Amino acid sequence: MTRVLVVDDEPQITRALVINLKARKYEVDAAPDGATALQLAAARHPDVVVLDLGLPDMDGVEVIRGLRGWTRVPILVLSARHSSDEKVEALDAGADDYVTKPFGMDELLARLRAAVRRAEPTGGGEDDVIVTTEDFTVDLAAKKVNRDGRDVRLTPTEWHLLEVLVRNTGRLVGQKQLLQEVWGPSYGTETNYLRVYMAQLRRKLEADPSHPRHFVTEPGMGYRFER
Amino acid sequence: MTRVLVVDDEPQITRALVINLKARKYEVDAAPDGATALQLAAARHPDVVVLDLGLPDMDGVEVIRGLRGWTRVPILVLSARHSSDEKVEALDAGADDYVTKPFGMDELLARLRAAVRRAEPTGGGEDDVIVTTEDFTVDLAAKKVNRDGRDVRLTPTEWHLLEVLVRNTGRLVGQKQLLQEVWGPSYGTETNYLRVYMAQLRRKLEADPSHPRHFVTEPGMGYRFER
DNA sequence: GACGTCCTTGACGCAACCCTGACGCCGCGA
DNA sequence: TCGCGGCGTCAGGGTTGCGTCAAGGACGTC
Repeated sequence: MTRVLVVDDEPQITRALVINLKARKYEVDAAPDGATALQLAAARHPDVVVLDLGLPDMDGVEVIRGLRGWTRVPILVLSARHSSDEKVEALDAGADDYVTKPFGMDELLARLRAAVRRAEPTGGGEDDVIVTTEDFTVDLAAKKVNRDGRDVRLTPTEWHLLEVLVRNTGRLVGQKQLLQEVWGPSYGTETNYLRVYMAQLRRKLEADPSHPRHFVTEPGMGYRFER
Repeated sequence: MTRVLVVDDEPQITRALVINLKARKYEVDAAPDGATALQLAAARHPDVVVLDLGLPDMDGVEVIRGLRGWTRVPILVLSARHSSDEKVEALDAGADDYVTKPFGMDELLARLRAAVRRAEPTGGGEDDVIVTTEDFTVDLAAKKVNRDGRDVRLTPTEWHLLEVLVRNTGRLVGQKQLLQEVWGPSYGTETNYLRVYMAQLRRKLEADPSHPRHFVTEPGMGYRFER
């Protein structure tokens, strides 16, 4: 869930923003002044900040600098001042976007989405999703399978089949579904393909291929991957 | 030097932008229509795109989608249309900012700086810039490859290919992705390019080019760089 | 205008992969 | 006990994909 920090001293604007954001499943914190904003930002680590420049206790640009001192969280500035200098100052201080009041709620939300989208992949470390079993590990992002410290080579079809099963860990995947996801929508009855490739996977990954622990057959129905 | 791609069909606006940008030490390419824009973006890999939505040959939003298919380069939209829907559509298609004409040059430049700054790599300590293997080292920032104490000469395409692979060290990079990132979005099936250039890289960098250790082929899927 | 560099393109041999059919095993019901 | 359907295994053959080489063309430099 995306967390938004709204900083504005005008209650009606804050309220309008909070209502609209919450309706769209954002988690919202609100601060009426700069000091509270900086404090809340530190405590709650929002994913995006909507900041009105006209605050009672300090200059909005100072809030931007205060945030930029330790975080790259996207900052969307809201301001009644149309002057070009104001915009330039705020943007160069580290703001990501500048919207002048009165603003359209749709546009603001779109700009907010853009800011969040931009920050997502770069923001945190890009951790690969790795599925681990007692016998081997599967790295879905890197397309790597490791067993006893050695990388296991899989053919495209083998990998594709493994991927579908792992993405449904613990769930039964029907034969028809497997065939269609791996071989294409026009397949659905060629269960011999499944038998052959399932055997390959087991031979490459199971400790005892003839008594599979992880690639379980559900007779007449399909297969299931268990960790 | 920051490279900017300006896309606009009105010569006077293009000229004004080009003059202002060049005066501020930006490297500037200009395209009068969408097709040229996509082509130039692929060929020159700009650091930021300034895009007018009103183009003669195709819808500006389509240009955004075309770019977003293979790159995350910041896109700053320029438009005469003030409608909220237009803005929302462009932003949701992947634009980073939306400025309505007439615009102030100062503001536009400030927004451009903000977009570029945002895209910069995280943090100041860039220790990932030099990748070392047993056989050679790659300096991504300096665009240099060193082997046995000597710099290796790489052609632009060779370097580009190497760069994509190194930035995904350990991860499998699909052949389509490689083609699109190196040759441009309209490529995707010309796998013979990959074969030729991968052979060049191996000949220049691998200790035993016929038994590559670092540039691994995953048949039917793509290639992987291993340290 | 000659030269060199780089990108593109085609051809060829070879290895790897995918498909296919045959066979045996097992569990279940007649 | 026999028949049957579903599953696992194996091996062969057609096809695809990869590595390699070499030639042609575009481009810039001297």
